[in-house]
Amino acid sequence: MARPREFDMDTAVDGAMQIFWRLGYAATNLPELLHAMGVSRGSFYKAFGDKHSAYLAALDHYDRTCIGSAVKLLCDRSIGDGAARILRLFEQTGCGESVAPRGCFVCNAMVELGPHDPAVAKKTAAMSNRLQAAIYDALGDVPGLNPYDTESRHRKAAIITRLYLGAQAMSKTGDRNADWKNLLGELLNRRIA
Amino acid sequence: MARPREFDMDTAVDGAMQIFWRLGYAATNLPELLHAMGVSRGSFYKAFGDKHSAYLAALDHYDRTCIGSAVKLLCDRSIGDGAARILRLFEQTGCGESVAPRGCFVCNAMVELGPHDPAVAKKTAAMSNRLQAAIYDALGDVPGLNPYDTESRHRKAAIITRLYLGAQAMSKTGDRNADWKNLLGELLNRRIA
DNA sequence: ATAATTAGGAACCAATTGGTACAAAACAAA
DNA sequence: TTTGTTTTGTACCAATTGGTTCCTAATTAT
Repeated sequence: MARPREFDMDTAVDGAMQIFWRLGYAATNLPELLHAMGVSRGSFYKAFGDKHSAYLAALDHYDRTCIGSAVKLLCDRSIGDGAARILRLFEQTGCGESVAPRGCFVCNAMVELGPHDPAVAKKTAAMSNRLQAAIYDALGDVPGLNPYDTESRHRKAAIITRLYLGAQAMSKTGDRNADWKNLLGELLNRRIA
Repeated sequence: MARPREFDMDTAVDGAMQIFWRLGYAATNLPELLHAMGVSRGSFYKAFGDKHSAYLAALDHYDRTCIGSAVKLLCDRSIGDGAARILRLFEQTGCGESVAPRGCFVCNAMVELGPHDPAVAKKTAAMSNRLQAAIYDALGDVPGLNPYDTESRHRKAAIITRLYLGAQAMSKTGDRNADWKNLLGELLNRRIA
């Protein structure tokens, strides 16, 4: 009963995520954002309301896609034990050898907007908690590590989550730490995989 | 033989550091920056050149002051052994109970500008390296930890540095992890202090 | 067909952006 | 006091900012 939208909603949100991820919120201006989303000005304001709402939608999209696959990876027993899965997470996204380091959108968002934007703070905190919970679960499946010492598991999960975010931050200056096998081995006090 | 400047250079740079630290580079506009520095427009452009140069000066100031005292703390044997000193670092700056979390300026800068600004990337990388080196040194003074296993020390220092930066990032969403004694104890595999 | 409803896109907007120009002012050396 | 040099503050600037208006286009229901 009305004109259908010509752009694909998911593609647009994904484009928004890409550019916000790469440039940050403040440094992304409207023309660039619209180009990345493949949407014209009118459609954008009709569909999203304003720049800030588009940013929140991009964060949700990141949660669904990137955080989602990270959690799935950490749960995938076909990869190996919990330590192998955590190692895989770091090797894949924890600042590998990619030429253009995007880092982690969650890290970017919490650092840039966390203290000034309650909505962003809430979403990013939820995402890092989700990641930490998945790491905690994976730690329950590490041979030689007592899965019933939940205190220790929680502490290790907290450490690894912060290690991950810190590595993401440092990757933005060109830091490449490919030695995750030994680093995580040091942390878990055992050889991995 | 000329008119002396009326503002204090160090105070101005410190003011610039404060506002950039709190708001970030892009989100700090010139009027706010000038107010924080206590300098008028004309004086600002004469003394600093432009906004970006002022940001670099603020980063250098952070290196001299905050990073400097962190390094000094890590070297201060009157505090206790290396583990106690590292613990102190986290308790003091690793997102304590302060109401308004500023996080770490190095973390902010590398995340916001690292990939797009070589000068910022270089300075922030240098500062995180400086911190990591001081942590490495402190690890040489932890009873029960073999100081001659330099490989392990380097790995532990790398982990702790990233743990630190990750905690700084998460502090911006309100995350308060006051349990550093147990977390670092878990990491170093021994009771601390 | 036509009415109703929504998307699209360009023109437009006030406000703000970082940065410049320049003249008045404040000092030191002569 | 005069001269030379630098600082200061204001007025000004073009460009850009995020956002709105409004007319046209495209579709469905009747």
